[in-house]
Amino acid sequence: MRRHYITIKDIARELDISVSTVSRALRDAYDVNPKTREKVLAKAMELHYKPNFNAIGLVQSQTHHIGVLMPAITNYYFSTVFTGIEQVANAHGYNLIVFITNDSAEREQAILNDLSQSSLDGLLVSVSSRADSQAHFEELIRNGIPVVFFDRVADAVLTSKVMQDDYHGAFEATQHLIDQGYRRIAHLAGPAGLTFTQKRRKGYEDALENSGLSVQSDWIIHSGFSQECGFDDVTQLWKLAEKPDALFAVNDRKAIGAMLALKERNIRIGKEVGVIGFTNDPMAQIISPTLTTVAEPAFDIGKLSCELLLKHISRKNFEAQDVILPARLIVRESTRR
Amino acid sequence: MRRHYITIKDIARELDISVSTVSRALRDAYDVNPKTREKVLAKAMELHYKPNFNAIGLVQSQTHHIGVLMPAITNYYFSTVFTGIEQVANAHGYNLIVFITNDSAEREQAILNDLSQSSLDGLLVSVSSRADSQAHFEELIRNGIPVVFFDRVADAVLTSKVMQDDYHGAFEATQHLIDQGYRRIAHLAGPAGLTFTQKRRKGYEDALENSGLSVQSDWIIHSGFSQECGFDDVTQLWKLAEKPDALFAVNDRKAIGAMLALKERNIRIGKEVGVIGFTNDPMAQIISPTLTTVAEPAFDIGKLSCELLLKHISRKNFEAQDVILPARLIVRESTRR
DNA sequence: TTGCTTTTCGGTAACGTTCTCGCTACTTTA
DNA sequence: TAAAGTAGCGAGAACGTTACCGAAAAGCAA
Repeated sequence: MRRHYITIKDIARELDISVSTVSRALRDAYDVNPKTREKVLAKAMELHYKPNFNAIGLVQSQTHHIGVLMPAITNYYFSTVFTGIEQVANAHGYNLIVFITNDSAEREQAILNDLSQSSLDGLLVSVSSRADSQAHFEELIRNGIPVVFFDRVADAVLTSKVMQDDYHGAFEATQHLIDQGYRRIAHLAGPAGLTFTQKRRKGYEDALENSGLSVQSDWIIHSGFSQECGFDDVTQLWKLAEKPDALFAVNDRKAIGAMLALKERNIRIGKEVGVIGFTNDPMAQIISPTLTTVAEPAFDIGKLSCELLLKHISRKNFEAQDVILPARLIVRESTRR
Repeated sequence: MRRHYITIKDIARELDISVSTVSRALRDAYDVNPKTREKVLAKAMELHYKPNFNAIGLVQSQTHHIGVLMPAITNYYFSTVFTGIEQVANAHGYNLIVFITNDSAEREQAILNDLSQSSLDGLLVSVSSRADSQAHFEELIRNGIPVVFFDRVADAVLTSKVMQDDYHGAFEATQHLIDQGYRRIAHLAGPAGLTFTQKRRKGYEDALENSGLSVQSDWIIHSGFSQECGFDDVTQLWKLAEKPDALFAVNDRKAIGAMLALKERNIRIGKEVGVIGFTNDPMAQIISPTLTTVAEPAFDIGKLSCELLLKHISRKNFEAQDVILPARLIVRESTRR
């Protein structure tokens, strides 16, 4: 198990200088002779020296590791956010440690519990649907590990949060349906506990009321995010006496599930029933008819979250701030009459 | 920057015993009194003690970190493989550090170059299209960091590799097209340098020859993996005097791009031109007509790769082995006449 | 030359663990 | 009862690096 690597001691011995000098030369401190530094650098290259991050981390009590805790990575949104995170983390010399909760509350708690404060400089989080891990996050922050939330935020925790404009996105989506002449608009909502499902629902309800349309509770169904959920929601809605003539889904996968259910009933999407999603998953352009949606700036959310986290890491007492990025309506065939 | 955490010294002092005993109690070594251990465990819980992985890693020269190096994570295949990896890594107490190359040779080299042997116990790799990083991998292995390849393997490096049965999958796909009566079968191949594009091409060619059909070089186009590439390939093919009546694409995204191009030309997919992909991306079931494809066992590839790597890590001199998982033909509408 | 500042370097303690060795006190064996 | 074994614990070194402090060497002004 034990391996021996090249250390700064080896370099020091070969050059007949002290480890202190080698150490300083390597991270070019001011008080080292340029010539000495050259020699050290050359020797380090020659011996294929690589720093030992455990030792550095131990003495500096920092690791250059950032944790990323998310419900999943197998979907467009999260994988794109992650790519954004990766880009800035990498540019700043930070490594990413990924934790996937599979949207399980137990899993999230377990991960947070095992999390040693010594292994992470900061944490980026999108919470799972049900877990209340607030205490865990607060303990981390208290111990000096900054936490930044993205997308699925824990409202009560006092720290920075990055999200898209869920309320206005939902408002615009609903308004668009109204503008297209749809009047009986249902909402396929997400899990009730999540902040953004509440915001999107509020945007939907406000848009309806703003146009003098009433909010009907049996046209609002809360369920999961999957395609199957969307399918099932339509099945449920179509048992109603008065059926909707438009659907606003909390995300694209669900909208697509709904479309498949409508297709099965030979309902002409767009003409008879309008459908609109949220995310702008590439699938939205693949399905036929193409899906109108509200585009989320996933990549930028990742970038910004990571940048904010890095600020929290470098400057302690960096003030927590909420960032809300605009969401953009993209009109396609599924809402064209 | 400096933070103070609870250490085993704190526990030792409070309990008035030595750090050695606390250390042994915590990782339940055999030579510690059960009563002492209980006291230590209770105190550790009370003080919210969390081990310092830098210190442990330093003394044991291992980190419990596994690196995952991939071209991308924003697609079905890689994100699913990753989920498989995550599952077994987590079950064994290993953390995952993710590196995304964006299929850039420079990026891959840079990452490999920065990679300190001290920060990783092992590495899981899917190489980028063009980079020849063979020397880097061999240096890692020589330094005692096991490497396991998945999907996009570096043939020349002597270590374990996990992949799907590209050859037979491609053979079966092509055979299926032939069975359906298509005769002028083109192949939208991947980047030429990759092992699996060569295998899939070989499977395609052998199936043709096996049925007495000739291989036409202008019906084989090598390009990237994106949807746009598939679209462009069709554009190029349809300039030919003799146009194909079926397309075998190296992956689903490319097949979908091709379908879009065919749709633009009002060509009836299936009836006039058959299309088959590779992967079984969820999109294949969303697009219309639904896409026939060869399903890759992405999740299992992730699981197995990680399990193999763990074996390499724990038992040194564990013999390298190649694992080839079966690929499965899934017939849908795009090849139905 | 003397005295002072600046540059450059070395010695040593720390960081939080594990590991190896050895010691004590108790138990077993003959 | 003596010898031998065993259970339980502690002391101290080690892992590779940085941080801190002080000292030597070099430069400079008078």
